[in-house]
Amino acid sequence: MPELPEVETLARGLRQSVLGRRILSVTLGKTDFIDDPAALEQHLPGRQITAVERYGKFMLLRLKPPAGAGTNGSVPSGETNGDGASASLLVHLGMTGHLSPHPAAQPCEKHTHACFLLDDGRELRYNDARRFGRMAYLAGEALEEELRGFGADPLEVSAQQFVARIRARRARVKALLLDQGVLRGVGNIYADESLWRAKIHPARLGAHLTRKQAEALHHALRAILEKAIVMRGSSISDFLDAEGEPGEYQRRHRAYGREGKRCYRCGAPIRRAIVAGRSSYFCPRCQPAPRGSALTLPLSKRRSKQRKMRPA
DNA sequence: CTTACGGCCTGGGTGC
DNA sequence: TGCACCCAGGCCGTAA
Repeated sequence: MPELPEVETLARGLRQSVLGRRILSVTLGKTDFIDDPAALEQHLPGRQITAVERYGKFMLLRLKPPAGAGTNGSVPSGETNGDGASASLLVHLGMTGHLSPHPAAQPCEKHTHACFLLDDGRELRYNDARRFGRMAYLAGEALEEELRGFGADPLEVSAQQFVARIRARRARVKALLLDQGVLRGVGNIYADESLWRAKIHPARLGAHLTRKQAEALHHALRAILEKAIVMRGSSISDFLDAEGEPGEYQRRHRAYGREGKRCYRCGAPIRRAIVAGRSSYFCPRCQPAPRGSALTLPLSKRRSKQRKMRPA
C-alpha cells in the first residue's frame, strides 16, 4: 500500500522518465475512480508534464497547456487561472495502484484503466486492480481547494508543530498519525513502525503523551520515512516503483506484519490489535498500553460475525 | 464540536 | 476445482 515513501519513490522515478513529455492522447477503461473522466479526455491531450511532485500520498503531475492553445500566447510559469499553467493531474494509488511508462506497443496488463500516450512512443499507464485509488484533473482554484485541508508534510513539520498538533487532541495517537488532515502521507505501516521505535502504544491518547514522547515520535517518524525513501519504499504485496521494481524497506519492518514474532528490542511476541479501525502491530512490553485499556487482549479477536441477511 | 465505529467499494489470497 | 471469507485505505453516515 503506497504511503509517503512509496509515492516519493515513484515521483522520483517518474521525474526521470516522463518529465518534459507531452501527452498526445488519453484512453480510459473503467472510470469509477476518476472524478470527471471527460475532463481528462478533454484537457490532457497536448499538455506537457512540467513537474512531478508528491503531496502526501498523492502524485501530482503539473501540466502546461499546449503552446498557443490558451487565450494568452506564452507567459511561462504564470499563475494563470482557469485552464492555465496551474492545471494538474492528481493521482492517489489507493492500495493497488501502479503508475509507470510502457512501450505503447506493449499489450496492457489486466486492470489497466488509464493510458496516456506520450510524445516519445511510450504510454504512461495507470493500473489498479481494486480501484481504491483516485484520479482527478484539477486546475486553478479547484486544485488549491483540494489540497487545502491536508496537514503538514511529516518530513517538513517542525518538532514544535508536531508536538503541539498531537498533544492538542484526545484521539488515539494511531488515529492521529493516520489522519491526513493532521499529517499528510502517513499510513498504517509507517504509523506502526514509528510508534514501535518511539515505544508508544497506538491506543494512547495524543493529549496524554508527554512532551518527550511526542518529540520522540516526531523523530522516529521522520527517521523511518527518510530511511524508507532511501530503500525505495516497502513492497508488502504489490508496490512497484516507476521502473516496476519493488522496494526494500519491508525487510526493515520491526512491528508491521510481525504478529507473534519476537520484538527486535526485548524479545516479547509482537501483538496485533484493532486500533482506530486498523490492524495495529506493537510490542506489548516496549509499548505499554494506556491505563484501563482492554486492547492488550489476545492475538486475534475472533468474534462470530454472521452477517448474511439483515431484518428489514 | 470532537471522537468512535460500522459499512461500503473491489478482487487477490487463503483455507476448507 | 470451487467457493465463502477476510482484508486493505479512504470516506461517509450515524451515534455518543
